[in-house]
Amino acid sequence: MGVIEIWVAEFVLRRHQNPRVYATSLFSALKLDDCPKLKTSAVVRDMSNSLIRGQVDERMLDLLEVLEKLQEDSVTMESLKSAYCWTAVECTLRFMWPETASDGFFGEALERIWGKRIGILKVRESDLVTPELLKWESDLKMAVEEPDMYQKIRETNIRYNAISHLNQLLKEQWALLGCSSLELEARKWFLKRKDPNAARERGKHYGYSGEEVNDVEDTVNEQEQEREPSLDTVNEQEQEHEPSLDKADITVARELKDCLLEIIQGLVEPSTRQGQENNNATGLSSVDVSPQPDRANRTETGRGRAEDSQGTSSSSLSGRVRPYLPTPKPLNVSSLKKDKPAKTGFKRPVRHWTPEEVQALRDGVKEYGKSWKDIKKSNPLVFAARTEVNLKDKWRNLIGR
DNA sequence: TTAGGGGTAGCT
DNA sequence: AGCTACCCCTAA
Repeated sequence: MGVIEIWVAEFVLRRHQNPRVYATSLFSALKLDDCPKLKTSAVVRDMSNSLIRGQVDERMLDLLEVLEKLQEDSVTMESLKSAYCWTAVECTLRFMWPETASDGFFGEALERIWGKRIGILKVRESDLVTPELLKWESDLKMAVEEPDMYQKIRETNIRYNAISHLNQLLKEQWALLGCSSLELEARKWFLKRKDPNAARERGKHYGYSGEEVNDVEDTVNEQEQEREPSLDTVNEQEQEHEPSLDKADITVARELKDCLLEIIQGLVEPSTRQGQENNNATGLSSVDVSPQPDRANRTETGRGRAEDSQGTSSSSLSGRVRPYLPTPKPLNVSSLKKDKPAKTGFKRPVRHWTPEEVQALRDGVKEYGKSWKDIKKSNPLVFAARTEVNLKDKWRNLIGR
Protein backbone atom coordinates (compact mmCIF):
# COMPACT_ATOMS: atom_id res chain seq x y z
CA MET A 1 0.00 0.00 0.00
CA GLY A 2 1.21 3.43 -0.89
CA VAL A 3 1.49 6.31 1.50
CA ILE A 4 -1.68 7.96 0.24
CA GLU A 5 -3.71 4.77 0.54
CA ILE A 6 -2.48 4.31 4.07
CA TRP A 7 -3.41 7.89 4.87
CA VAL A 8 -6.86 7.35 3.53
CA ALA A 9 -7.20 4.08 5.39
CA GLU A 10 -6.03 5.77 8.54
CA PHE A 11 -8.49 8.58 8.11
CA VAL A 12 -11.37 6.26 7.40
CA LEU A 13 -10.48 3.99 10.30
CA ARG A 14 -10.43 6.90 12.67
CA ARG A 15 -13.37 8.79 11.40
CA HIS A 16 -16.17 6.49 10.45
CA GLN A 17 -18.85 6.50 13.03
CA ASN A 18 -22.08 4.54 13.01
CA PRO A 19 -20.34 2.19 10.64
CA ARG A 20 -21.74 -0.80 8.84
CA VAL A 21 -18.50 -2.61 9.50
CA TYR A 22 -16.32 -2.58 12.56
CA ALA A 23 -13.14 -0.58 12.20
CA THR A 24 -11.19 -3.63 13.29
CA SER A 25 -12.83 -5.73 10.58
CA LEU A 26 -12.04 -3.05 8.06
CA PHE A 27 -8.46 -3.07 9.28
CA SER A 28 -8.22 -6.82 8.72
CA ALA A 29 -9.87 -6.58 5.31
CA LEU A 30 -7.35 -3.99 4.23
CA LYS A 31 -4.53 -6.33 5.30
CA LEU A 32 -2.64 -3.70 7.25
CA ASP A 33 -1.17 -6.05 9.80
CA ASP A 34 2.21 -4.37 9.76
CA CYS A 35 0.81 -1.02 10.94
CA PRO A 36 0.35 -1.26 14.71
CA LYS A 37 -0.62 2.37 14.95
CA LEU A 38 -3.39 1.93 12.44
CA LYS A 39 -4.56 -1.06 14.35
CA THR A 40 -4.65 0.96 17.54
CA SER A 41 -6.71 3.54 15.69
CA ALA A 42 -9.14 0.87 14.58
CA VAL A 43 -9.46 -0.60 18.06
CA VAL A 44 -9.95 2.78 19.68
CA ARG A 45 -12.47 3.71 17.00
CA ASP A 46 -14.49 0.57 17.68
CA MET A 47 -14.37 1.17 21.40
CA SER A 48 -15.51 4.75 20.96
CA ASN A 49 -18.37 3.68 18.75
CA SER A 50 -19.45 1.06 21.26
CA LEU A 51 -19.33 3.59 24.04
CA ILE A 52 -21.28 6.14 22.05
CA ARG A 53 -24.00 3.51 21.70
CA GLY A 54 -23.71 2.66 25.37
CA GLN A 55 -22.51 -0.86 24.67
CA VAL A 56 -20.26 -2.10 27.43
CA ASP A 57 -20.11 -5.77 26.60
CA GLU A 58 -17.71 -8.64 26.19
CA ARG A 59 -16.66 -7.40 22.79
CA MET A 60 -15.34 -4.37 24.64
CA LEU A 61 -13.24 -6.76 26.71
CA ASP A 62 -11.88 -8.26 23.49
CA LEU A 63 -10.91 -4.82 22.27
CA LEU A 64 -9.29 -3.92 25.59
CA GLU A 65 -7.25 -7.10 25.44
CA VAL A 66 -6.16 -6.32 21.89
CA LEU A 67 -5.21 -2.83 22.97
CA GLU A 68 -3.11 -4.20 25.77
CA LYS A 69 -1.32 -6.55 23.40
CA LEU A 70 -0.66 -3.67 21.02
CA GLN A 71 1.05 -1.80 23.81
CA GLU A 72 3.03 -4.77 24.95
CA ASP A 73 6.38 -3.07 24.62
CA SER A 74 5.42 -0.18 26.88
CA VAL A 75 4.01 -0.02 30.39
CA THR A 76 0.32 -0.77 30.47
CA MET A 77 -1.59 2.39 31.23
CA GLU A 78 -3.44 2.64 34.50
CA SER A 79 -6.55 3.76 32.67
CA LEU A 80 -6.47 0.61 30.57
CA LYS A 81 -6.20 -1.58 33.65
CA SER A 82 -9.05 0.19 35.42
CA ALA A 83 -11.22 0.19 32.33
CA TYR A 84 -10.66 -3.54 31.85
CA CYS A 85 -11.43 -4.31 35.47
CA TRP A 86 -14.66 -2.36 35.59
CA THR A 87 -15.78 -3.54 32.17
CA ALA A 88 -15.24 -7.14 33.23
CA VAL A 89 -17.32 -6.56 36.35
CA GLU A 90 -20.01 -4.80 34.36
CA CYS A 91 -20.14 -7.69 31.89
CA THR A 92 -20.68 -10.06 34.80
CA LEU A 93 -23.15 -7.84 36.57
CA ARG A 94 -25.56 -7.94 33.67
CA PHE A 95 -26.12 -11.61 34.43
CA MET A 96 -27.09 -10.84 38.00
CA TRP A 97 -30.63 -9.80 37.22
CA PRO A 98 -32.24 -12.76 39.01
CA GLU A 99 -32.79 -12.52 42.74
CA THR A 100 -30.44 -15.38 43.51
CA ALA A 101 -27.13 -16.51 42.11
CA SER A 102 -28.36 -19.93 41.15
CA ASP A 103 -31.03 -18.66 38.76
CA GLY A 104 -30.09 -17.33 35.37
CA PHE A 105 -26.64 -17.35 33.87
CA PHE A 106 -24.48 -15.80 36.54
CA GLY A 107 -22.49 -19.00 37.00
CA GLU A 108 -21.87 -19.33 33.28
CA ALA A 109 -20.83 -15.70 32.99
CA LEU A 110 -18.47 -16.10 35.92
CA GLU A 111 -16.84 -19.11 34.33
CA ARG A 112 -16.68 -17.56 30.86
CA ILE A 113 -15.33 -14.16 31.90
CA TRP A 114 -13.39 -14.80 35.09
CA GLY A 115 -12.54 -18.45 34.64
CA LYS A 116 -11.61 -18.65 30.98
CA ARG A 117 -10.94 -15.13 29.75
CA ILE A 118 -9.15 -13.77 32.79
CA GLY A 119 -7.61 -17.19 33.38
CA ILE A 120 -5.81 -16.78 30.07
CA LEU A 121 -4.64 -13.33 31.13
CA LYS A 122 -3.24 -14.82 34.32
CA VAL A 123 -1.37 -17.49 32.40
CA ARG A 124 0.33 -14.96 30.20
CA GLU A 125 0.95 -12.75 33.24
CA SER A 126 -0.89 -9.83 31.76
CA ASP A 127 -0.69 -6.44 33.43
CA LEU A 128 -4.46 -6.32 33.22
CA VAL A 129 -4.61 -8.67 36.18
CA THR A 130 -4.46 -6.05 38.89
CA PRO A 131 -5.07 -6.42 42.63
CA GLU A 132 -8.34 -4.60 42.05
CA LEU A 133 -9.37 -7.19 39.48
CA LEU A 134 -8.41 -10.05 41.78
CA LYS A 135 -10.41 -8.49 44.60
CA TRP A 136 -13.43 -8.35 42.36
CA GLU A 137 -12.87 -11.92 41.32
CA SER A 138 -12.93 -13.11 44.89
CA ASP A 139 -15.97 -10.95 45.69
CA LEU A 140 -17.87 -12.28 42.70
CA LYS A 141 -16.98 -15.87 43.49
CA MET A 142 -18.05 -15.27 47.06
CA ALA A 143 -21.36 -13.99 45.74
CA VAL A 144 -22.16 -17.45 44.40
CA GLU A 145 -22.23 -18.79 47.95
CA GLU A 146 -23.37 -15.80 49.92
CA PRO A 147 -26.71 -14.22 49.04
CA ASP A 148 -25.82 -11.03 50.94
CA MET A 149 -22.74 -10.51 48.86
CA TYR A 150 -24.70 -11.29 45.73
CA GLN A 151 -27.31 -8.68 46.59
CA LYS A 152 -24.70 -6.12 47.48
CA ILE A 153 -22.88 -6.47 44.17
CA ARG A 154 -26.11 -6.70 42.29
CA GLU A 155 -27.21 -3.30 43.52
CA THR A 156 -23.92 -1.56 42.89
CA ASN A 157 -23.71 0.92 40.07
CA ILE A 158 -20.83 -0.65 38.21
CA ARG A 159 -21.84 0.68 34.85
CA TYR A 160 -21.11 4.24 35.83
CA ASN A 161 -17.56 3.35 36.80
CA ALA A 162 -17.01 1.22 33.74
CA ILE A 163 -18.11 3.99 31.43
CA SER A 164 -16.09 6.60 33.29
CA HIS A 165 -12.93 4.55 33.08
CA LEU A 166 -13.50 3.65 29.44
CA ASN A 167 -14.10 7.27 28.66
CA GLN A 168 -10.89 8.26 30.37
CA LEU A 169 -8.96 5.56 28.54
CA LEU A 170 -10.31 6.61 25.17
CA LYS A 171 -9.49 10.22 25.83
CA GLU A 172 -5.91 9.27 26.59
CA GLN A 173 -5.70 6.98 23.58
CA TRP A 174 -6.99 9.57 21.15
CA ALA A 175 -4.58 12.09 22.60
CA LEU A 176 -1.72 9.62 22.16
CA LEU A 177 -2.69 8.93 18.57
CA GLY A 178 -2.65 12.61 17.74
CA CYS A 179 -4.19 13.70 14.50
CA SER A 180 -4.18 11.66 11.34
CA SER A 181 -1.72 12.25 8.54
CA LEU A 182 -4.49 13.52 6.31
CA GLU A 183 -5.61 16.03 8.88
CA LEU A 184 -2.02 17.10 9.22
CA GLU A 185 -1.79 17.63 5.48
CA ALA A 186 -5.10 19.42 5.37
CA ARG A 187 -4.01 21.74 8.10
CA LYS A 188 -0.75 22.54 6.36
CA TRP A 189 -2.58 23.14 3.14
CA PHE A 190 -5.01 25.38 4.86
CA LEU A 191 -2.37 27.31 6.74
CA LYS A 192 -0.37 27.87 3.56
CA ARG A 193 -3.40 29.16 1.75
CA LYS A 194 -4.15 31.66 4.47
CA ASP A 195 -2.39 34.90 5.10
CA PRO A 196 1.11 33.88 6.27
CA ASN A 197 0.99 36.02 9.40
CA ALA A 198 -2.35 34.66 10.39
CA ALA A 199 -1.09 31.17 9.66
CA ARG A 200 1.84 31.63 11.96
CA GLU A 201 -0.43 32.99 14.64
CA ARG A 202 -2.86 30.12 14.20
CA GLY A 203 -0.01 27.66 14.06
CA LYS A 204 1.15 28.84 17.41
CA HIS A 205 -2.29 28.42 18.76
CA TYR A 206 -2.46 24.82 17.63
CA GLY A 207 1.04 24.01 18.72
CA TYR A 208 2.50 24.48 15.27
CA SER A 209 5.57 26.45 14.34
CA GLY A 210 6.14 28.07 11.00
CA GLU A 211 8.91 25.64 10.10
CA GLU A 212 6.72 22.65 10.63
CA VAL A 213 4.22 24.04 8.19
CA ASN A 214 6.81 23.91 5.45
CA ASP A 215 8.23 20.62 6.52
CA VAL A 216 6.11 18.13 4.66
CA GLU A 217 7.96 14.87 4.47
CA ASP A 218 9.21 14.36 7.99
CA THR A 219 6.10 15.37 9.78
CA VAL A 220 4.06 12.48 8.48
CA ASN A 221 5.58 9.82 10.65
CA GLU A 222 7.28 11.80 13.34
CA GLN A 223 4.67 14.38 14.07
CA GLU A 224 2.19 11.69 14.77
CA GLN A 225 4.18 10.73 17.80
CA GLU A 226 3.83 14.25 19.10
CA ARG A 227 0.82 15.47 20.95
CA GLU A 228 -0.71 17.21 17.98
CA PRO A 229 -4.11 18.62 18.72
CA SER A 230 -6.41 16.97 16.25
CA LEU A 231 -9.76 18.14 15.06
CA ASP A 232 -11.13 15.99 17.82
CA THR A 233 -9.30 18.16 20.25
CA VAL A 234 -10.86 21.21 18.69
CA ASN A 235 -14.23 19.67 19.29
CA GLU A 236 -13.32 18.84 22.80
CA GLN A 237 -12.26 22.37 23.47
CA GLU A 238 -15.49 23.60 22.04
CA GLN A 239 -17.33 21.39 24.40
CA GLU A 240 -15.40 21.85 27.55
CA HIS A 241 -14.29 25.43 27.28
CA GLU A 242 -16.96 26.77 25.06
CA PRO A 243 -17.01 30.28 26.48
CA SER A 244 -13.29 30.77 25.91
CA LEU A 245 -13.29 29.61 22.29
CA ASP A 246 -13.57 32.55 20.00
CA LYS A 247 -15.38 32.56 16.69
CA ALA A 248 -12.17 32.58 14.72
CA ASP A 249 -11.17 29.24 16.20
CA ILE A 250 -14.45 27.67 15.26
CA THR A 251 -14.11 29.04 11.75
CA VAL A 252 -10.65 27.52 11.46
CA ALA A 253 -11.93 24.17 12.63
CA ARG A 254 -14.71 24.28 10.06
CA GLU A 255 -12.45 25.28 7.25
CA LEU A 256 -10.03 22.54 8.14
CA LYS A 257 -12.79 20.03 7.84
CA ASP A 258 -13.83 21.44 4.50
CA CYS A 259 -10.28 21.22 3.20
CA LEU A 260 -10.12 17.68 4.39
CA LEU A 261 -13.32 16.79 2.66
CA GLU A 262 -12.09 18.22 -0.61
CA ILE A 263 -8.83 16.32 -0.41
CA ILE A 264 -10.40 13.07 0.57
CA GLN A 265 -13.06 13.38 -2.08
CA GLY A 266 -10.39 13.49 -4.74
CA LEU A 267 -8.56 10.55 -3.25
CA VAL A 268 -11.43 8.32 -2.33
CA GLU A 269 -14.01 8.83 -5.02
CA PRO A 270 -12.41 6.97 -7.96
CA SER A 271 -11.49 3.93 -5.92
CA THR A 272 -14.85 3.86 -4.24
CA ARG A 273 -16.74 4.03 -7.47
CA GLN A 274 -14.62 1.21 -8.78
CA GLY A 275 -15.20 -0.71 -5.61
CA GLN A 276 -18.94 -0.34 -5.90
CA GLU A 277 -19.00 -1.35 -9.54
CA ASN A 278 -16.94 -4.41 -8.93
CA ASN A 279 -18.86 -5.11 -5.79
CA ASN A 280 -15.70 -6.48 -4.31
CA ALA A 281 -15.16 -7.26 -0.67
CA THR A 282 -12.26 -5.04 0.23
CA GLY A 283 -14.22 -3.53 3.04
CA LEU A 284 -13.59 -0.01 1.83
CA SER A 285 -16.55 -0.29 -0.48
CA SER A 286 -18.82 -0.58 2.49
CA VAL A 287 -17.69 2.73 3.88
CA ASP A 288 -20.22 5.33 3.05
CA VAL A 289 -18.68 8.18 1.12
CA SER A 290 -21.52 8.85 -1.26
CA PRO A 291 -23.36 12.14 -1.01
CA GLN A 292 -26.21 11.93 1.44
CA PRO A 293 -27.83 15.31 1.76
CA ASP A 294 -30.68 13.91 3.81
CA ARG A 295 -28.30 13.13 6.60
CA ALA A 296 -27.67 16.80 7.13
CA ASN A 297 -31.02 16.92 8.81
CA ARG A 298 -30.31 14.07 11.13
CA THR A 299 -31.10 14.72 14.73
CA GLU A 300 -28.29 16.09 16.77
CA THR A 301 -27.79 14.07 19.90
CA GLY A 302 -25.34 16.42 21.53
CA ARG A 303 -26.13 19.67 23.24
CA GLY A 304 -27.29 21.24 20.01
CA ARG A 305 -24.08 23.10 19.39
CA ALA A 306 -24.10 24.92 16.09
CA GLU A 307 -20.76 23.34 15.36
CA ASP A 308 -21.72 20.93 12.63
CA SER A 309 -20.23 22.07 9.39
CA GLN A 310 -22.78 20.37 7.17
CA GLY A 311 -25.15 23.27 6.96
CA THR A 312 -22.69 26.11 6.60
CA SER A 313 -20.29 24.44 4.24
CA SER A 314 -22.88 23.18 1.81
CA SER A 315 -23.97 26.70 1.10
CA SER A 316 -20.43 27.90 0.53
CA LEU A 317 -19.76 25.08 -1.91
CA SER A 318 -23.11 25.15 -3.53
CA GLY A 319 -23.86 22.71 -6.30
CA ARG A 320 -20.86 20.56 -5.52
CA VAL A 321 -21.38 16.90 -4.78
CA ARG A 322 -19.49 16.08 -1.66
CA PRO A 323 -18.92 12.86 0.20
CA TYR A 324 -20.69 12.41 3.45
CA LEU A 325 -18.29 12.12 6.32
CA PRO A 326 -19.83 12.42 9.73
CA THR A 327 -18.80 15.27 11.95
CA PRO A 328 -17.06 13.69 14.89
CA LYS A 329 -19.30 13.56 17.87
CA PRO A 330 -17.84 14.36 21.26
CA LEU A 331 -16.63 11.29 23.06
CA ASN A 332 -17.73 12.49 26.43
CA VAL A 333 -20.41 10.10 27.43
CA SER A 334 -19.80 10.49 31.10
CA SER A 335 -22.93 11.51 32.89
CA LEU A 336 -20.67 13.91 34.73
CA LYS A 337 -20.29 16.06 31.67
CA LYS A 338 -23.32 15.30 29.60
CA ASP A 339 -25.57 18.03 30.82
CA LYS A 340 -22.91 20.35 32.00
CA PRO A 341 -24.12 23.91 31.66
CA ALA A 342 -21.78 26.27 29.87
CA LYS A 343 -20.79 28.31 32.86
CA THR A 344 -21.77 26.98 36.23
CA GLY A 345 -20.23 23.69 37.33
CA PHE A 346 -22.34 20.59 36.98
CA LYS A 347 -22.92 18.61 40.13
CA ARG A 348 -23.63 14.95 40.27
CA PRO A 349 -26.86 14.17 42.01
CA VAL A 350 -26.20 14.04 45.71
CA ARG A 351 -25.80 10.55 47.09
CA HIS A 352 -25.95 10.49 50.80
CA TRP A 353 -23.46 8.31 52.57
CA THR A 354 -24.87 5.10 53.93
CA PRO A 355 -23.89 3.93 57.42
CA GLU A 356 -22.12 1.06 55.73
CA GLU A 357 -20.01 3.40 53.66
CA VAL A 358 -19.18 5.52 56.69
CA GLN A 359 -18.16 2.44 58.65
CA ALA A 360 -16.03 1.22 55.76
CA LEU A 361 -14.38 4.63 55.64
CA ARG A 362 -13.67 4.58 59.37
CA ASP A 363 -12.22 1.09 59.09
CA GLY A 364 -10.21 2.13 56.09
CA VAL A 365 -8.67 5.09 57.86
CA LYS A 366 -7.86 2.86 60.81
CA GLU A 367 -6.08 0.45 58.52
CA TYR A 368 -4.46 2.66 55.91
CA GLY A 369 -4.46 6.11 57.44
CA LYS A 370 -5.40 8.91 55.09
CA SER A 371 -4.44 7.01 52.01
CA TRP A 372 -7.73 7.45 50.22
CA LYS A 373 -6.56 5.62 47.15
CA ASP A 374 -5.69 2.52 49.16
CA ILE A 375 -8.92 2.74 51.10
CA LYS A 376 -10.92 2.85 47.90
CA LYS A 377 -8.92 0.01 46.40
CA SER A 378 -9.33 -2.10 49.51
CA ASN A 379 -13.08 -1.88 49.26
CA PRO A 380 -14.04 -1.20 45.64
CA LEU A 381 -17.48 -2.59 46.17
CA VAL A 382 -18.59 -0.25 48.93
CA PHE A 383 -16.80 2.73 47.43
CA ALA A 384 -17.80 2.00 43.84
CA ALA A 385 -19.60 5.30 43.55
CA ARG A 386 -17.07 7.32 45.53
CA THR A 387 -13.92 9.01 44.37
CA GLU A 388 -10.84 9.47 46.50
CA VAL A 389 -11.75 13.12 46.86
CA ASN A 390 -15.20 12.09 48.05
CA LEU A 391 -13.58 9.97 50.74
CA LYS A 392 -11.37 12.84 51.73
CA ASP A 393 -14.28 15.26 51.87
CA LYS A 394 -16.43 12.86 53.82
CA TRP A 395 -13.68 12.29 56.32
CA ARG A 396 -13.33 16.04 56.63
CA ASN A 397 -17.02 16.22 57.44
CA LEU A 398 -16.81 13.33 59.88
CA ILE A 399 -14.04 14.82 61.96
CA GLY A 400 -15.50 18.29 61.59
CA ARG A 401 -13.49 20.56 59.40
C1' DT B 1 -1.66 11.90 45.53
C1' DT B 2 -3.25 14.34 49.35
C1' DA B 3 -4.59 18.40 52.25
C1' DG B 4 -7.07 22.13 52.83
C1' DG B 5 -9.42 26.52 51.61
C1' DG B 6 -13.29 28.21 49.64
C1' DG B 7 -17.27 27.82 47.18
C1' DT B 8 -22.16 26.01 45.41
C1' DA B 9 -26.49 23.17 45.17
C1' DG B 10 -30.02 20.79 47.26
C1' DC B 11 -32.44 19.47 51.08
C1' DT B 12 -34.72 20.13 55.62
C1' DA C 1 -30.03 29.10 58.12
C1' DG C 2 -27.64 24.96 58.68
C1' DC C 3 -26.10 20.70 56.98
C1' DT C 4 -24.22 17.57 53.60
C1' DA C 5 -22.20 16.26 49.39
C1' DC C 6 -19.70 17.75 45.92
C1' DC C 7 -16.67 20.83 43.03
C1' DC C 8 -12.54 23.61 41.97
C1' DC C 9 -8.18 25.22 42.89
C1' DT C 10 -3.56 25.41 44.79
C1' DA C 11 0.29 23.92 47.40
C1' DA C 12 3.18 20.49 49.05
